[in-house]
Amino acid sequence: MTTPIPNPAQRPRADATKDALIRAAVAVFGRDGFQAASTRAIAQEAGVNQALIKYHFANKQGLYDAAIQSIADRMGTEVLPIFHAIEANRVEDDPAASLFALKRMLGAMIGLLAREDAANWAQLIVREQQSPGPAFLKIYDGIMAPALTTMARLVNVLDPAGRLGDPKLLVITLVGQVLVLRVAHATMMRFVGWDRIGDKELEEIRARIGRNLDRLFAETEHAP
Amino acid sequence: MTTPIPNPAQRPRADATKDALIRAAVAVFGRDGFQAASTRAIAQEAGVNQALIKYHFANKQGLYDAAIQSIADRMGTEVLPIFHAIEANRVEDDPAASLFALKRMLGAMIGLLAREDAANWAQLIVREQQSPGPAFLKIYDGIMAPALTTMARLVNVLDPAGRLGDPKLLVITLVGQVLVLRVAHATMMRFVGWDRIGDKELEEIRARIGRNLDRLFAETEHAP
DNA sequence: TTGACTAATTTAATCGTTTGATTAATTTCA
DNA sequence: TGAAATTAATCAAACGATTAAATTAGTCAA
Repeated sequence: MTTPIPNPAQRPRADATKDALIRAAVAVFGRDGFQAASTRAIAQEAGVNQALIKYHFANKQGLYDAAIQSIADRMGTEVLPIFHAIEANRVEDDPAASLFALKRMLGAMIGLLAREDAANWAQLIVREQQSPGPAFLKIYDGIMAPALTTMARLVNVLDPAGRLGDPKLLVITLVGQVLVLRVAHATMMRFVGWDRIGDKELEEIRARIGRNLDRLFAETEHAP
Repeated sequence: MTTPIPNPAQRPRADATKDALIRAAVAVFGRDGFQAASTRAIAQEAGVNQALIKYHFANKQGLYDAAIQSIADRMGTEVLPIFHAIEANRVEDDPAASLFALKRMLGAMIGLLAREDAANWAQLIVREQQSPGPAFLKIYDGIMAPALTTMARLVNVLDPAGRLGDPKLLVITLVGQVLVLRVAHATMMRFVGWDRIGDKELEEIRARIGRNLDRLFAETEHAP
């Protein structure tokens, strides 16, 4: 009824429509938010008829869920390889390797969040964070929690005695240093005097976070 | 016409209405966002007639601007005293005092952002940040820029040689560590296993940020 | 290769509801 | 009494959702 039985015969045509709708949905939902984004605007941006939203995704919420899912998938394919590379290397007893892995993970997050071409879907994630719905849980369980847990384990290697306090809360503050680039984007750009984030600015941000990590995990030689 | 000439005679009645509308506007705008918040819902929450929004604030946008302004005023009265206390003390050549002042400023921000009773208006600010309108400039120029500039000056005292790099970008990452409490609230609460932010959690967050600052500005190269 | 047949997909038009805005009448109070 | 403030009722516009008709494309008998 509402969900037609898939037929391999005419799949390509339908898939192209669904792709166009999801791509437009990410852009418009990210720019305007769920409520402010109209199904008519999304359909126009996708270049398809408005009624196709109901046909392919049941309703507006269904299209939104599909857009979130597509972002989660993309984040997974971009971030998970980094996880696996880290897990492959045995960093359990190598602080230097752990620090390097931590920098790599945060550097990847910077690349994902700071780039201007990612503004739309990054903002969609940020919005979803603020009023977490069912879609949020999917991203949290699939991406956020694994990433945070991995980072907490790396922190544990760097600070096995726990002198720095709860690793989890520490990881949150690390993520915050990256998240601020998107969340307080307008404030940051004004304050540091940038008008866009290019490769140069991207590298400056990575260096900034890297230095913060170096200081945070430096061995303070309280020589008597 | 649209803006009635103020008449001292019946001021109190009108002021009570305006206050109720602004209070409700902060709550509903913060909870639902500008578009999703309906003027009927705001009027009902305020316990007044919907048409009074036009009468007192011209239109929905006017009420939104007034709500932003009220938040800016409140932030000013809570934050500016701390600025003045810092400016009163001469910290230009006292790293210890600068570090203490920095902790105090970030601690005040934590108190403003992390408390659950501030969720509504804090979220309103976060939303405004993501799609900065004219109202954003008011808050940026009035609160954000002065705060960030003061913090950058404190950082300069702690790192006069500039070994840590651009103070402004460093300040942004410091603010990010606080902002994350509100922006990634749902993620943080789940990850650290909290269900609410009470006094205990608030103190834990302050301690976390304090330790981060200690490490960041610790003297590593100094011999005894 | 045709050309009717069928299901999947797309389209234009319209439904009822909600929205912000507005009006005219009413109430309040010095 | 009169200006200010409030109220109930209504407006046009935009919204998500829905319908029925039109179009597309693969299937298969001839």
